[in-house]
Amino acid sequence: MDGVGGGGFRPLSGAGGGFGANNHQAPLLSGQKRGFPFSDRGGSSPEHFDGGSFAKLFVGSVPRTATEEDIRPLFELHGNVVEVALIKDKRTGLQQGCCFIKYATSEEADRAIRALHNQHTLPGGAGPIQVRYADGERERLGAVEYKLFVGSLNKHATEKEVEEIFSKYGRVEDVYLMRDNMKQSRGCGFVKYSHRDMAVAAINALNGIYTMRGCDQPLTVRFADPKRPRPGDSRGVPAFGGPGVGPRFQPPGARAGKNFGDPMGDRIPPNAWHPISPPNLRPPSNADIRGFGGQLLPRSSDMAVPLNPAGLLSGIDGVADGSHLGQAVTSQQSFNQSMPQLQPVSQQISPFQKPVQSPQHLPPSIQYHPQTPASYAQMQMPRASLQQLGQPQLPHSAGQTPFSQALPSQQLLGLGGQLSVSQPQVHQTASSAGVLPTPLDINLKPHSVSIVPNQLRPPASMSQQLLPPLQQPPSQLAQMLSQQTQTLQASFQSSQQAFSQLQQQLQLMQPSNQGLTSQQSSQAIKPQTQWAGVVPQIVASTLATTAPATDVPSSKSAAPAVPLLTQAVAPVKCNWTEHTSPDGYKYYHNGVTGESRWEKPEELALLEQKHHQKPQVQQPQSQSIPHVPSAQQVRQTQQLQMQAQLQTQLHQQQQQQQQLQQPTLSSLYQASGVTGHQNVQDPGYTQLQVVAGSVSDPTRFQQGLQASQEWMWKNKPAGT
DNA sequence: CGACGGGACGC
DNA sequence: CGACGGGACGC
Repeated sequence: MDGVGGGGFRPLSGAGGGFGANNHQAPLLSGQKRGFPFSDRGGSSPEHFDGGSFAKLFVGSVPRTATEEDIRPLFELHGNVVEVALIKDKRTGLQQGCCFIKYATSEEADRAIRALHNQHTLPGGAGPIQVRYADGERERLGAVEYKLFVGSLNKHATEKEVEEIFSKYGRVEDVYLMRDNMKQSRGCGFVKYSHRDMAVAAINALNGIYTMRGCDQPLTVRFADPKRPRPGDSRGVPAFGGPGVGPRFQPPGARAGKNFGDPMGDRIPPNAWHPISPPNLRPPSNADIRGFGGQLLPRSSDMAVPLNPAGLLSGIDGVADGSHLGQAVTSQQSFNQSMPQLQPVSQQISPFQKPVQSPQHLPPSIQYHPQTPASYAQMQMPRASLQQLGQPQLPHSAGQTPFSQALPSQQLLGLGGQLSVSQPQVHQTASSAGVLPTPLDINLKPHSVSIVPNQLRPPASMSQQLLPPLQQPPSQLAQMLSQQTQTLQASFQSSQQAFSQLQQQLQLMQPSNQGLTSQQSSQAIKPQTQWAGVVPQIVASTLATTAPATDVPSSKSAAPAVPLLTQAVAPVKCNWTEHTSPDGYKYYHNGVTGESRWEKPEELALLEQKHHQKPQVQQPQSQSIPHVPSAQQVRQTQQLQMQAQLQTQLHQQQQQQQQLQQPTLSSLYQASGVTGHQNVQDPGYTQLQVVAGSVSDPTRFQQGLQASQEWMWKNKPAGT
C-alpha cells in the first residue's frame, strides 16, 4: 500500500451523532476504553476539554522494543502529538507491537497517515508501520468510507498501481489487495474513498471498461459487500459504518438514477453483516461469541463443506496437498500478455481497445499495435476482449485463425491426449453453456479437457508456444517467456480442471465419501444460486448487457472519450441475480450496475412472481422430470461413463510422472533465459514434463511460475 | 468470479 | 462504571 494512507477522512456535520443510534449505545463506540469519557453527547462541548477533541491513531508494526522516544518525534513531524500510548500485555507486560497516537485534530491525523502509513519503518521494525484510525475513531468523528470491491486485477499489480488507477476519481484512502498464503495476489481487492461521488465516478469509469495491462478482462468495480465479521473480533465497529447523518433507510428505488451502484440506498451502507434481521444489533462481546456464536452466525456451519475444487482435491492420489494446488490455480491466468517491447502508442490504438479511458490511463502493454506481426497481434488480443469489444475490425490478416497455429500433436500426449474428451462432448458443453462454438473453440478442442461448462473457455494461449525461440533480443525473450508461461499455466489449468472434474465425479459416485451427498457436493462447487437457470430471460438479459462495449460502433467510434455509460441502459427488465453470502445470507447483485443490496429488488420479486404463476419452469437441480433431460444431466451421464476411464488414465499418468525426473519450472527458466540468453531445448516437450511434474508438485510449479512472472512484470516498461 | 489484513486499549 | 427493547421473512 505504498503511498496510500490507511486513513484520511473528512468529518461531516453532526459528527458522532447518529451512528450509534441504529447500532448501539454511545459508550459502545467500540473499545474506547479510555479516551472517550468526554462524549459530545454527554452535555459537554468537546471542544472545551482538552480530551474531548482528538483523533486517535492506531499504529501497528511497532517494534516491541520501541520506546515513546522512538515514536513520538516521528509523529510530531506531522502534528502536535497529544499522547503516545504503547500497548503492553496486561499479564506479561510485554509490548504488543502497536501503539496509539493521539492528535488534537483529525487534520493532523490525516497528515500523519498520509505521510507514514506503510512508508516508515521504525528502528528494529520488521516492516513499515501501519498508521490508521483507531477502531471507532472514524465513526466517532463522523467519517465515512466508501469501499469498492475491485476484481480482475492483474495479479502482479501492486497497491500503488491500483491506487494510481483509482486516484483519478478522488483521493484513494486505502487499497487492500487480497493475497493468498504465498502473498500472491488473488486478483481482487478493495479501494476506499471518503466520498460517495468518487466511488460512483470510479465505478462508472472503470467497471467493465478498464482492463489492466496483462489482463484479459476488464476490472470489476462495485461497492463492496459488507465485510464478514471475523469470529472473535469483538472490538471495533462494523466495518461498513455509515455516516451519522441522513435517513436511516431509504427505499431501494429512490436512487435509480445515474448514481447506481450504491450499496444501500444513498448514504447508508449496511453496518451489519446480516442485512435484514440481525440476530444481535450491538457488537458482540466475547461472552456473546462464546454463548451465542451459533446464533450470531446461524448458517456458518453450512459453509463447512469445501468451497473450491482444490479442497476436493485433497484426497486424491498423487495430490498430497490440495491447498497448494489451489494456490497454483489461482495464480494462473495472471499474466496473459505483457509484452514489454510493444510500444504504447495510444494514438494508434483502435477505438475498441479502450473506449473510455483517457490516454494517460491506457495501460500500455495491452494496447494493440498495428505494426505488430499478425501472430503477435492475435496474442495481444485475448478472446474475451475480442468478444467484449465486438471487434469486427480486427485485421483480417490476423483475425482469421487466431489460435490455430500448429499444435504439434506430441504436445497433447501428456495431457490432452490422455485426458481430452471427445469432440461431441465438447460441443455439447459449449452449446449447453450458451456459448456459440467459434473457430477458436474448434481449434482448441484438443485441449478442452474441461468438462464443466463454465470452464469451457479454453486456454487461450495454447497456440503461442513454440515460437521461434531464442537468439533474440531480451525484449522478445521476455515475450517468449510470457507466452510459455501462459502455456504452462493453461496446461496446468487443464490438468487441474481434469483432476477437479474427476474428483467431482468421484463425489457423485460415492455419496458416502466424506458424508457429502451429491447435492452437497454440487453446492460446494457452485455455491451461488443464480436465477440464471430458473429464469432464462434473466440469463439472456445478463448476457446481453454484460459485455460492456457491444454498443460501440466498432471501427469508427473513434473518440476514446466517448463514454460508455450507455451500458447502464438496460433494455431488459431485470438485471438482478440472487446470491448467497459466505454466511449463507441472500443478497442481490445487479450485473449491469454492479449494485449489491440485501433487499430483494422489486424487479426480481416481480419476475419471481411471474414464474410462480408459470410453474412449469424446471428447477436446475430437479431431476424429477425425466422426459427432457437437461444439458447438465446429459453431461453428467457422459461424465459418469467416462469417469472410470479417466481415472485409469490419470493413474497411468501419475505413474509416468514418478518415473521421470522432472525439471522444475524454476530450474527450467533459470537455465533457459531468465538469467541468461540460452536456448530452450524443445520447449514443447519440456513444457509437458514440467506440467506433468507440476501435478504432483504444485508448489514448485507455482514457485517457478512466480519467479518467471515476477521477472517479466518487473521488466515491464517504466511509467506504469 | 477474485470478497476483507493485522499488531487493538496501557497509564 | 451504567451494558441492550422489541420486532420476528416467505415460500
